[in-house]
Amino acid sequence: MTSGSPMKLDAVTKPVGFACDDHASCVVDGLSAAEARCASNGLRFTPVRRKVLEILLQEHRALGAYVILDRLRDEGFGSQPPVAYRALDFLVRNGLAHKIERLNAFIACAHPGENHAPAFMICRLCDSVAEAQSAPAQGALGAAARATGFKIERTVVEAEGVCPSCSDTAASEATDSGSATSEARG
Amino acid sequence: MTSGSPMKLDAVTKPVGFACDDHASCVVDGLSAAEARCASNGLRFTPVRRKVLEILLQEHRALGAYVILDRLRDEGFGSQPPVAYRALDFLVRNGLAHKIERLNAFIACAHPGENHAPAFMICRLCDSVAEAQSAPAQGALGAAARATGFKIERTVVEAEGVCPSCSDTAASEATDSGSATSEARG
DNA sequence: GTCCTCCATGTGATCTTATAACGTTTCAAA
DNA sequence: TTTGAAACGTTATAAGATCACATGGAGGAC
Ligand SMILES: [Zn+2]
Ligand SMILES: [Zn+2]
Ligand SMILES: [Zn+2]
Ligand SMILES: [Zn+2]
Repeated sequence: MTSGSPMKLDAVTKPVGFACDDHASCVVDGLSAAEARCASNGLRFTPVRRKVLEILLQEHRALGAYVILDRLRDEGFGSQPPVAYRALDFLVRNGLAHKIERLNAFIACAHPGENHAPAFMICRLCDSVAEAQSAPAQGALGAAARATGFKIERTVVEAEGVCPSCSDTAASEATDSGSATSEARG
Repeated sequence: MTSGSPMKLDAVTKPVGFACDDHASCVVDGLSAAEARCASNGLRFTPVRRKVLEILLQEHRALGAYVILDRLRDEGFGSQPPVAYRALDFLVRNGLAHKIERLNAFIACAHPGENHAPAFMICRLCDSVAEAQSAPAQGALGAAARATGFKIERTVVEAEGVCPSCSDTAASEATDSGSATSEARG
């Protein structure tokens, strides 16, 4: 519905971010999905908002508000913080982007249109971020909430660790025993 | 160990924070547990660090670094941000406190000594915070991580919602049909 | 004991992240 | 066309966090 082509089902469940077969279409699809979504909900998908989402979609990692602001300035938009923050607020409110609390940064939603409880995997080496689904209310946290009478409305789930690509790099560096263990860290 | 009495087992699993039978002992116990823990690990539990933990234990909610700093100043400690941040860093590194990413604030650990993956329930009305245990790697997130080859090292799990006490208040307000629905929101 | 080193503390300055406040513009409904 | 709500742009400022450097005390080497 969000676009002409039916979204592949596993795009919904598969964590997205560490691998991307077709990045160009990933941006285009994301933008048109957002456009459709806004149209059908009576939301104004203005140029700034569109540009911010485009900027986010072009990366597979979270961007700080001020990085986004820099790019907005380069594109001729306003150059003061509220410009970026307001657009980001719109995107987050409407499920088109997420804030990564751990990084104080923002990322395009990888499952737009779905009503989802996002979870993120953040690589501490390359800063890439992948979005997965979570169901925290069904585990230990949910049990604790029920036990105490706490009403969960929203959850932040962020895992920090090492992504497969960095993991491979580390492994192959270890194999180059002694060669460049420290300098390749940059 | 932390005191003469063996720590009750359910203190480990029970979420702590929304109710507290004996707050005074809660502070004292927390401090002596920390003291013992530092002693046995060769860590220096200095006056600033002790005071910061005491400040945190006195609250059942998360405090921002600058609030803590204000109190430190009142107590005659240094008054510049690094004083608070360094003490907080020590406490967090050693499992005596946690940072609540959602609030950019800090809270005393409710399960010190245990090797745990904390999860938090944050009341958006009264800002109280309860700590529970989580096992995010065992749910959907863990499955996603295994599927993609992501190595989880640490998790942030924070649920935002309404605590039982605020929930009761809201309910009883609703019963006062029409009286003060909007002003009590404060 | 003395010296020396490490670690913690205190301070000023600076940087990053986020919001308040206010006037102007845009847009769509009436 | 009028009009009111929402969005935009800008200035200023708040809130959160770190850098850099000097001082001071607890231990270990001697
Ligand atoms: Zn999402
Ligand atoms: Zn990586
Ligand atoms: Zn804890
Ligand atoms: Zn509450």
